[in-house]
Amino acid sequence: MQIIRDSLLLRDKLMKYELHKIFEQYEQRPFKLLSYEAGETILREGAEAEYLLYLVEGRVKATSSIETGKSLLLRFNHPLALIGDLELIRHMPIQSQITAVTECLCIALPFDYIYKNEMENTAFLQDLLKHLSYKLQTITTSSRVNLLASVENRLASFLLSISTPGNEFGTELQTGNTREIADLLGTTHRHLNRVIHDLTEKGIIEKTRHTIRILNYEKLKEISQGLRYE
Amino acid sequence: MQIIRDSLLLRDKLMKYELHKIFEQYEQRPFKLLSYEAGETILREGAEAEYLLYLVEGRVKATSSIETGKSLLLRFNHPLALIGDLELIRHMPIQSQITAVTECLCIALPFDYIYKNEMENTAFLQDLLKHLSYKLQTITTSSRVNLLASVENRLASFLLSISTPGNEFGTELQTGNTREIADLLGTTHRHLNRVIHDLTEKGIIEKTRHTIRILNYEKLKEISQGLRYE
DNA sequence: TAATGAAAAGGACATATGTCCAAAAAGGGG
DNA sequence: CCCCTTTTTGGACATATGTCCTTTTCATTA
Repeated sequence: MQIIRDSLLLRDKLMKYELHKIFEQYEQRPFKLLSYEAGETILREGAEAEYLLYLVEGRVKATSSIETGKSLLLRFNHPLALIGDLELIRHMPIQSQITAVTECLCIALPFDYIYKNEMENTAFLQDLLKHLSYKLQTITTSSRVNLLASVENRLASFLLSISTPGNEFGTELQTGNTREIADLLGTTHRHLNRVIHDLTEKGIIEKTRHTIRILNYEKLKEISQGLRYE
Repeated sequence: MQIIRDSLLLRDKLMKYELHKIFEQYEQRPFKLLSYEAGETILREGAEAEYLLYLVEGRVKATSSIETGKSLLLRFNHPLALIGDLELIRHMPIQSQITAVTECLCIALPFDYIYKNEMENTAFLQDLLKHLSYKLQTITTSSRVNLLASVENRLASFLLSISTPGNEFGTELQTGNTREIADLLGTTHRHLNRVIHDLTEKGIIEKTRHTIRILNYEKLKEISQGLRYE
């Protein structure tokens, strides 16, 4: 994590996402601009959160661990997303581990400061409500779908989620090792292997050691059945 | 649904759940006290919500339909729960069908009124935030567990959820028909039947035509693996 | 280049769950 | 009381997924 001291960039981002409407006289607030490299942990599950983060650039994934070594994928987040909102309101340790998938930029505001100065800011509270209710709605949908979705459905959705919109077709996706994917999807590497094999046979994807290439984007979309990790 | 014109009871409930701290001079607000019979639909999925409801007595279940005739159980709610909060914030049709499980009492406040008069009430907004974040947290947990829980786990949890705390032991649970339970749990009646058969063989439950009796509460708890529908 | 260890692939078999269907049981109305 | 419908129960078999291993592939380094 690196602190970016660039008040021009900060201002830009605040404007772009209309945060200046929520925080009047934003110059007076202790905002910090933080950057994270791809793969870096932004919030560690179980730790205490200290900042509310507005994700303004990049993509993060939220995971949650179940047993030693296993971490389940909850969702991907894109700008403008709020990180740490639940912890801010519920005063509890970090519930889901947040990891940068690509290089990320966040605007941070300390919890302390918020408790002291923003809890009467109705624009801020209303904005929080919007974010929380959006999350609630999407996770309700995905919880429902999760119950009925097969590993094939989930893998398809996962691949679509990590593909870059715009050049999905034939994109090489860096996938790390298959065990990790299996954990994220809540299955075993053995079974994931079977499913990957099937999709490869059907000509929908192509797998090399560390990458997966999507060959048939439409078909994959169909298989994902509307389940989205983002 | 019946409107209860009993300002004393209304006052009682407002005090009991400390809503008078959120709504100062509560006497001046257009609160309505509504009662619903067991089994009655409180919010119909897809319709427009008009009131924010505070559940102050009884128990409700939230379900969501997937295909014609199938409705999946999302959760049970107890007082003090908020109904319609997501719809209030997101301005959308009702997302999950709410049905009274037992006789229920709700305090209702019209959306119109809220939009005009309460969106600057920080106590109200903060309370909404607490409720929403609580829901978000619990559904995140259950979404995670859902992915990994077997039908046996879910049935156990379901039975515990509908048993009345206090006299769980040997309680007869009115269960309606098995197909409905199967739908709620997201499985088939054939498989549910198998699972019920197993649990009966193990002496954990006892089933007659319309009721299920819990014989071994502890064992059932163990099987439910911490998955809770409430 | 050969040795070695990690990750991937996959065989064999078990369990969980779904599909399709038929038989049995329970109610309900004539 | 009997016929008819609905619900329950469960057989037979298929598919999805998990478990346990062994083999294969790949990368790395001695």
